[in-house]
Amino acid sequence: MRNRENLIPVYYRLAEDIKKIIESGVLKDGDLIPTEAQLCEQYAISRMTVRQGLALLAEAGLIETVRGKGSFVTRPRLNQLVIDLNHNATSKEQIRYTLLGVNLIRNNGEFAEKLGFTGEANVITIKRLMFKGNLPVAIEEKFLRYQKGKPLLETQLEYADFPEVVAKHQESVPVRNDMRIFVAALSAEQANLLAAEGSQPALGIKQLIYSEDDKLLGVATMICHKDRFELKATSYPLSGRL
Amino acid sequence: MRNRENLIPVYYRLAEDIKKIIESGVLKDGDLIPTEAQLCEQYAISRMTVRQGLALLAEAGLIETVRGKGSFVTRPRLNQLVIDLNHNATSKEQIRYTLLGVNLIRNNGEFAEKLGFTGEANVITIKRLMFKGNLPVAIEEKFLRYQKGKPLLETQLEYADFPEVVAKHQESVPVRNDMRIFVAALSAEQANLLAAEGSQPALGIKQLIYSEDDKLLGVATMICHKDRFELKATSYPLSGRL
DNA sequence: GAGTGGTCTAGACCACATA
DNA sequence: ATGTGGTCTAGACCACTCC
Repeated sequence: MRNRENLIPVYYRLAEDIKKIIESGVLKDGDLIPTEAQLCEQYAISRMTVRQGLALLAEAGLIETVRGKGSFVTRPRLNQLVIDLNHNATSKEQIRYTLLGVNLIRNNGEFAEKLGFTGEANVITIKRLMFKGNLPVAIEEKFLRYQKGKPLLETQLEYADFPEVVAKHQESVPVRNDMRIFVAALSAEQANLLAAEGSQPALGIKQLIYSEDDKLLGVATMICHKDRFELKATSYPLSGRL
Repeated sequence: MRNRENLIPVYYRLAEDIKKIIESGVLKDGDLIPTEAQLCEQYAISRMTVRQGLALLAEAGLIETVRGKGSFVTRPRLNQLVIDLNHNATSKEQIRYTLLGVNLIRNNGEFAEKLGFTGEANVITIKRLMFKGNLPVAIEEKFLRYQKGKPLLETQLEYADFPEVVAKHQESVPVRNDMRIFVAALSAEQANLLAAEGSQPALGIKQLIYSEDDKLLGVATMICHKDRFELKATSYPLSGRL
């Protein structure tokens, strides 16, 4: 049953066929698609191959399969949106950074505690300014536990994204990133750095990086010029493979 | 080879085992995990079962498989964060809405054009106020093409999320939701509705809903009180099944 | 040529839902 | 009791990578 003239796998064709039927509106939210046995017959393929196709559709959020009942059409989860920080940072215009400072805050339990680092007194801070072209657009501040014998390389400071920096400097493996997005006021110093009026607000982004055992590994904050930066999110990436 | 005493499938156990090895740091970013043949032997299971387990890990972003080479450990994509609008709206405190108005803007091409609705002159607008407890937190405005014979039910206006409202009122199936997040200024009217000072900024969220053929189906904007609303996103949901 | 993952088969038994 | 999806087998051939 393997395709010859066309190189795409059978299970992929099946998934695309059903996807088109759903997106054309013939099958609506809640409808049952043909059973696996029926699809085996229709396409003259074995059941595992059918299931591979349905798995694609389920992953894309187009169907939901229920044991003993069948596979139901579901509206794609458009209320789940993905923010891709890499893409947000590298769109269109040239991005560059200037390093404002790297510090090791030693034996300051209060400082560490305030950030959320429990049982740790030594914290590395990294501060840099992000530019689009020649305009300053955001102030980044990063905080991570100081780990002896794991030096931070300058290239990591300049270019790497934050989870990568954390991964490189920690023994623990970062597995979760929680983000808050909010409106922030600019301090005089921040306004100066961003070449903005002191009275204007900014977009604030705070990231918390955790390990599997929920230990806080790193904190990152971005204060973004309100007219030069905006976050984009989209529902699309999830079904990108179909 | 099916498990007896414990009910969880073999492929799932395999995936969990490898996940633990990765998260413990024994296998690092870029390392090869055992080949499928080796895993077949180790677990004394068939290859399709091994592949089902590896598929779980790949979906969670913990490994990447390359044909002819093997499966490599990858750091989880912590730079891809998911905003769950349903969850953001239904966390902790009681959320309720008051409907401020529903209008049908007829034969106003300029109005439709400005929103991005091409070739359409009739637009439905829905405006409502969101409360947490007794505090107004956000003003929602929604715009969608008017479709004859597809009435909007009041229950839909009050409770449903926007993509659902669009799906119910349109022939076309909504398949993509693009979102922008930004800092907005409050108009006098908006400040009044939110019981806020007129000079203060707000968090703005704009959603654009598209069909498969990239036709704009709906637009939603939220203007959120800066101290009473914040967006949360997390990297975790993707690997939630493991 | 040897080793790897990608696709596919033709069965089997099981758990669950429905009537 | 029947029909559904969930798990699993023991093979097979293919495409690709690397030596």
